[in-house]
This record gives sequence, structure tokens and C-alpha cells, in this order.
Amino acid sequence: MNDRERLAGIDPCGVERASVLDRAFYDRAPEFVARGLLGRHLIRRSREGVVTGRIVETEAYLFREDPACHAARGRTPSNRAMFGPPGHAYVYPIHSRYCFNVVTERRGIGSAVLIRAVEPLAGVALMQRRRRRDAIRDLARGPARLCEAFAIDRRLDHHNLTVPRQLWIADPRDGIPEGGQIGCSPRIGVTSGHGLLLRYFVLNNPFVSGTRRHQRRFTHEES
DNA sequence: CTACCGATTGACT
DNA sequence: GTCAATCGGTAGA
Repeated sequence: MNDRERLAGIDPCGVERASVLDRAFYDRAPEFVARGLLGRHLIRRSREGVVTGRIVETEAYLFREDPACHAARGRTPSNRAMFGPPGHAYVYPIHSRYCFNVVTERRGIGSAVLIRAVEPLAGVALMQRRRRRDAIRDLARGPARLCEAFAIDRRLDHHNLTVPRQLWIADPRDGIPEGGQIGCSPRIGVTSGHGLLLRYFVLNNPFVSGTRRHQRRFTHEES
């Protein structure tokens, strides 16, 4: 980056550095990060082109008293990124696919936020090619579909999301209904920790995953 | 080494 | 709604 670019706040890719979510954003409890990510834009730049999507569904995974969290039984070679610095990616394989998380809280605390769905914005044709599917609603509705559409795999495990390179999340929010009300429910697919309401989603957004049953809003009074 | 399993998806009734 | 494919990670012999 030369001085002119530095002064303009522009990196060599032409992206405004100020628009990228920074370390401080991720260095908080995962419940806050999960809610705060709704409405932000996920951006993936690769040799094939650029794709972007609005984050509409997330899930928090807690370091303590959360049996569904991959860090619950300590460090393993596979979950190492979870214990690393906040704002880095934790990408792990499941059922021969991938899921993408952002690491939260300080180094040594194994917590993260799973990005479950985005609403496609730019690069729809590229996403359709990667997914071998035309229906826009199904391009990134679900964590593994999202990874396929955005070409996210284990090579991006540990990737630093706080610089605008390959994969990052932009600061501006949009697409949240008036009043800022968001949905809250148990997490999808987990075999434990069902009493925890750690899934967050944009209400009435058709790009949120799950069936109609999953779109029901829970309150903290019910189990 | 083998056995088991999952934060999923897509096809099908 | 149901169900099976699929394979890396993990635990245990």
C-alpha cells in the first residue's frame, strides 16, 4: 500500500479498510457478535470473481456449558482456530461439506458464531455455477450451501477476516426490518444444548434456512 | 488400525 | 413430512 492509498483508506484491492468489521467487533461474547452480524455483508473475492451476500441467520456457540460447541471437550487438531484470535475464520468439515464460523472473544476462549445463511446480492451467476443450481433462494440458505456458493473450504480455516482480502465482512448493515426486531430460537441440527436460544435470524426473510417450524420466534420464558 | 458419528443436504412420499 | 449418502475427525482397541 503506498502513501496515497493509505491516506485514502484504500487497500490495493480498492476496498475501504474502514468498511471492514474490525477485531474489536469480534472480541465480544458470541451472542452479541451473532446478533450484530445480521444485516452485514459477507464478501468473497477469488480468482473466479466476487460474490456477496447479506447475513440473515447466525448461531452462537459458547465456550462454557454448551455441549454442542466443538470446543466443549477441549482443543483438538481440528478445532484449533476456535481458540485463536477473534475475527479469524473457523471452517470445519461435516457430512463431506463445510461450515463457516467467525471466532469470537479473546485468544484462548473457544467460542464462535456459525454463519448459517446469507441472502445473495452480487455474483449470483457465479454462485449458481458453483452450486449447480438456479434457484436464488437455495444458493446460500444453509451453512454448507453458503460455503459452496462462496467457495469456502478448509483452506480458509484460520483466515483473518478483519482485512479485506479473500473473505471478510463489511461494516454497513441493511435489510433489518423497522424496529430492529430479530428472531431467536434453538439452534438447528444440534443433538444437545436444545434449551439454549442461540440462533438468530432476520424475521420474514425467505433466505433464512430451516422449515416453517424453525421460523417460530421463541422468548426466554419458554423452554 | 477400526468403529462410530455429525453445527447437512437433496431426493423422495 | 421421511430418509440415506457421505467422509473427516475422534476415541478406543
